[in-house]
Amino acid sequence: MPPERNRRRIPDATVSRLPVYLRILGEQADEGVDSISSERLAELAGVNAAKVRKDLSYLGSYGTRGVGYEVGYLVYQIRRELGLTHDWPVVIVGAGNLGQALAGYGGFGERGFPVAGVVDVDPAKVGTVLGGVRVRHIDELPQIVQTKRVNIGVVATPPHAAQDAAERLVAAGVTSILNFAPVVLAVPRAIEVRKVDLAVELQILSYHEQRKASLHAVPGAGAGAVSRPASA
Amino acid sequence: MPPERNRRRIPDATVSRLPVYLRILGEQADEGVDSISSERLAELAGVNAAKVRKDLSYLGSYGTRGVGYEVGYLVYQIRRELGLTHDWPVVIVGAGNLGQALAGYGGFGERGFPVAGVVDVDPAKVGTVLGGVRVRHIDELPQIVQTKRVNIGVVATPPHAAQDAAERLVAAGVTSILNFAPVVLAVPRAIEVRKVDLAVELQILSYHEQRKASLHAVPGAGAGAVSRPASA
DNA sequence: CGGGCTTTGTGAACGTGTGCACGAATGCCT
DNA sequence: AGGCATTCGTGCACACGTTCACAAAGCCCG
Ligand SMILES: NC(=O)c1ccc[n+]([C@@H]2O[C@H](COP(=O)([O-])OP(=O)(O)OC[C@H]3O[C@@H](n4cnc5c(N)ncnc54)[C@H](O)[C@@H]3O)[C@@H](O)[C@H]2O)c1
Ligand SMILES: NC(=O)c1ccc[n+]([C@@H]2O[C@H](COP(=O)([O-])OP(=O)(O)OC[C@H]3O[C@@H](n4cnc5c(N)ncnc54)[C@H](O)[C@@H]3O)[C@@H](O)[C@H]2O)c1
Repeated sequence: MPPERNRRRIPDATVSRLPVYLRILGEQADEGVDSISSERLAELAGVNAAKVRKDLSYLGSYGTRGVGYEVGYLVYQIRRELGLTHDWPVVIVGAGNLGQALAGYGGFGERGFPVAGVVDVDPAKVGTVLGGVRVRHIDELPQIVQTKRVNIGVVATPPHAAQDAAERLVAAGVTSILNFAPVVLAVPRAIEVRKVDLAVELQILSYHEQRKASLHAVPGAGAGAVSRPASA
Repeated sequence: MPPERNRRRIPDATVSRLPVYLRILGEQADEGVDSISSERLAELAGVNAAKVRKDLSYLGSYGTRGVGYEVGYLVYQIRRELGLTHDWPVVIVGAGNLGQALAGYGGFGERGFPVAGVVDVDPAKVGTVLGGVRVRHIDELPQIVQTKRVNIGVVATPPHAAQDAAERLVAAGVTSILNFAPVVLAVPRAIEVRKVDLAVELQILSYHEQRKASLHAVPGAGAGAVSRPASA
């Protein structure tokens, strides 16, 4: 019997890939595949095979040499490690454009993240129904979080309200936040925050586009262009 | 004239932080701040001050020792490096739940990414108007990309259609893709792809929640059944 | 039953990213 | 003018992540 239980801490980079493997393995299982090699999984996930093996090795030695991994068992182990053995209800703060799209999207419930509630400050929004859930006033947040045992909150408010939304979530007892507002949230150290910022993604793409463009550009054209800070 | 013009390659990690600095600097400028230290910028961005300085040093030596950075000038330099000196029109494929939210969101146009078009296969969607843009049939994609000089495409179709959408985008001449479908896209090497997968984000949060829960759990409980994480 | 083929699991090398610590440059004050 | 306080820019060490390469472990077949 190994002395180490779950002392193993899984590297962040690996944690962020496990969901991808999980989805692929689920698809393979649906197609009747019950054994898969690291090579094949790597191909489907768009990564290096050695990386797949190393990632999976953090879960334990669940492969069979010369054969590969048993799909069903691997799915089980990854789900277990990611804490997906039970549902994690989420609460969405902000029933605007984005909040509505999220609430109306069935994909989360399917994957174990049912929408336990949607809240908003706008009285015009309160009472409307999104994806089968009635929008409630934000003052009811603590009650929703407590009764539905919510650990994960989603911030989908305008930027200026995001910090407030986060603080309310934390006060209500939420310990993980997914933030869609383009703002850096200040929260207690114990709270896990992940940010999804579409503008940032587009700007990163812009960087690469600009880079490609400047390779084709005239190599001589240079520093003459700008010297003074013009106002933006 | 310096022999190396833009030889400097900026590390990926830095590129992904520059947009954050840029937004903060813009806000500071709006508040009338015209000089900022790495310390302060770091605080606002939620990162280490040395990291800020190192990041900015890739752009050149634009700070003044003992003083800090001139906000307006820094904004200009970052915009320049990210290729934000002109607009990058984007085309959205898929006018569903998410595509509508994206098209209706004014934030992109403001930040230099105007929606040049939205396309869909569904005849029922074609002709409707989203955020001031009429939805067009996907067959018109090449024409839109060419006439509007679109380099960046957004995939907002269901998963099973995402690869097709990506291929059409590439065929039409797009060279960067922002993918919202939970699928690994296969594209030519030269095409830049960034993925936004909300389910992955939630699963990462789930991992951390599960981890917190298992710390409070009985330390002796071994490899038996899955211990049930009670409420927090 | 042994040899050969396949594929895992992992040590080691390499590359990338982070953060400290400190010299260097600059502005301000006396 | 000189000294002092501040803040940048960066060398360096360390941590983290990726990839290669290969022995070990298993299966299959003759
Ligand atoms: N819509 C998009 O496609 C999109 C894309 C990228 C980023 N975002 C970001 O997502 C966030 C939401 O975008 P949106 O388009 O849904 O905005 P929105 O204005 O449509 O909706 C925001 C909602 O939040 C509510 N709200 C305001 N203050 C609140 C508070 N203190 N507590 C609770 N609710 C509050 C408003 O009443 C409104 O219903 C914004 O930060 C935006 O920058 C949106
Ligand atoms: N809605 C959300 O909040 C949300 C959240 C996370 C992820 N996603 C992902 O974003 C994607 C879109 O989600 P959605 O909720 O908007 O789905 P949706 O079903 O509402 O919309 C998809 C749209 O794509 C169109 N379409 C289908 N095949 C197409 C093709 N080959 N070419 C062009 N258009 C095509 C459909 O006609 C439809 O209008 C999905 O992959 C989903 O998993 C959505």
